[in-house]
Amino acid sequence: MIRLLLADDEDLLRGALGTLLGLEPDLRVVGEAADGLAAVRVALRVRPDLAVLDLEMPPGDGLQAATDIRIRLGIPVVLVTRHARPAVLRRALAAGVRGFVPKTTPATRLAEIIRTVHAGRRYVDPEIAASALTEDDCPLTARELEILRIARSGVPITEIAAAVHLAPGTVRNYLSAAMAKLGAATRHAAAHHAWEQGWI
Amino acid sequence: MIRLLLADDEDLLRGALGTLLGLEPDLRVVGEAADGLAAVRVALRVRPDLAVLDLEMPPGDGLQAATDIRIRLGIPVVLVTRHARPAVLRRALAAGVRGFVPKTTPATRLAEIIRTVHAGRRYVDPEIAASALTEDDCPLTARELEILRIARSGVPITEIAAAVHLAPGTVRNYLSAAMAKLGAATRHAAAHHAWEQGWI
DNA sequence: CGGGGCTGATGACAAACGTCATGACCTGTC
DNA sequence: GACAGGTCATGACGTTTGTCATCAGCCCCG
Repeated sequence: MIRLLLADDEDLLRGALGTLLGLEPDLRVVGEAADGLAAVRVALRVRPDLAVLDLEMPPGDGLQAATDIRIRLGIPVVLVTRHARPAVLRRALAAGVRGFVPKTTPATRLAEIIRTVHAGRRYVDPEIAASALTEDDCPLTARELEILRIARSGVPITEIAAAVHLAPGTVRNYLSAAMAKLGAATRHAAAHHAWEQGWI
Repeated sequence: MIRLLLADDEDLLRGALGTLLGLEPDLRVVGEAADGLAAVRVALRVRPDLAVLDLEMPPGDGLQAATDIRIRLGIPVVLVTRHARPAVLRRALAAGVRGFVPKTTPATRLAEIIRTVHAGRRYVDPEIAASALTEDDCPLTARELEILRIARSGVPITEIAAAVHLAPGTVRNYLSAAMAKLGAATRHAAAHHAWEQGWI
């Protein structure tokens, strides 16, 4: 019997998935959570054998929750995500995640994947894995990404500068570099592109 | 027996929901689709009694599919959405949708909601409905919204102008008006805000 | 130890952007 | 029929932004 923790901010999916997995004779959902922080809290209380986490569940992202759960409980984590890009997969694997599943995966396959991961093996969506091997890696530096992340909300450069404690001119330079690397005409287009690639 | 069409681009949710609803004695899922166009096609073939559609399923949005299905089959439609904002609800109701359910609804409630709608009544998430009555309506004109929609991807004004066949100066005027109405410092911030409100 | 890359900053310059005033036309409404 | 409001355009203006050159400190790797 594999005891599961299920975390997703969409009650609809979490509930339906809970029912579906509960129908399997060897699976049992012993805990649920609607955000990353709650997931860690519940995990510490119910001590599941495996955690299935959504990547996007504000407040507190799933990746942080996955890291916390892995370190504090030492159990395998399966990440489920809508925004399945190679860069996201890389970050997930770096965080020690054992399973990576896009939400376009047939529901019937999830149980097998959980068993696979529980048996000590890994599971990575083959489609994403293939992309990760061929697609370009992120050419941006940490600073450039940080500034792009802030630029994404559309605030002017002076505000970005204030947020990261830099001179406005410096911010413009980083943005200019990022735009050049991404071939974007404006910093907003660059931020948009970086987000679509999963880099920020 | 209520015969259902289920459409959602996330196979995980669609599959799990299908199983869950199939457990109800009076419900049966007779068709599934992963995007708006397919939903209409399948609906015409299987002739369900009711359609449950996700709002966001590229390509082809769920609202268009809902309108098509309502007009061509005359059956009630329940819209399910992650991005549940008052403006979205208004558009959905205007399209003749009979049920409006955010994805944060407990999965166990969906079956009742389907029965309610099938019985000829309406169901609107009370939380969103309350917001729709109190929150400000969109102050932007159709043109402003159209231009903001394009501006969202971060392209320069000249490109926006080309896309809508307008002079660049005119585009700037609309953007300026939109920014003033929304209290945004840049057109990107305005576009961001408008999107968060569900206006575009 | 010297190059190369990231970080942080400055100044100058051209282009893009946001603001404002102004005018034209069309469509509803009082 | 006057009036208000949306659409479309132009020109002028000052500001913001993107580009480029240049410099300094830092760290890592060969």
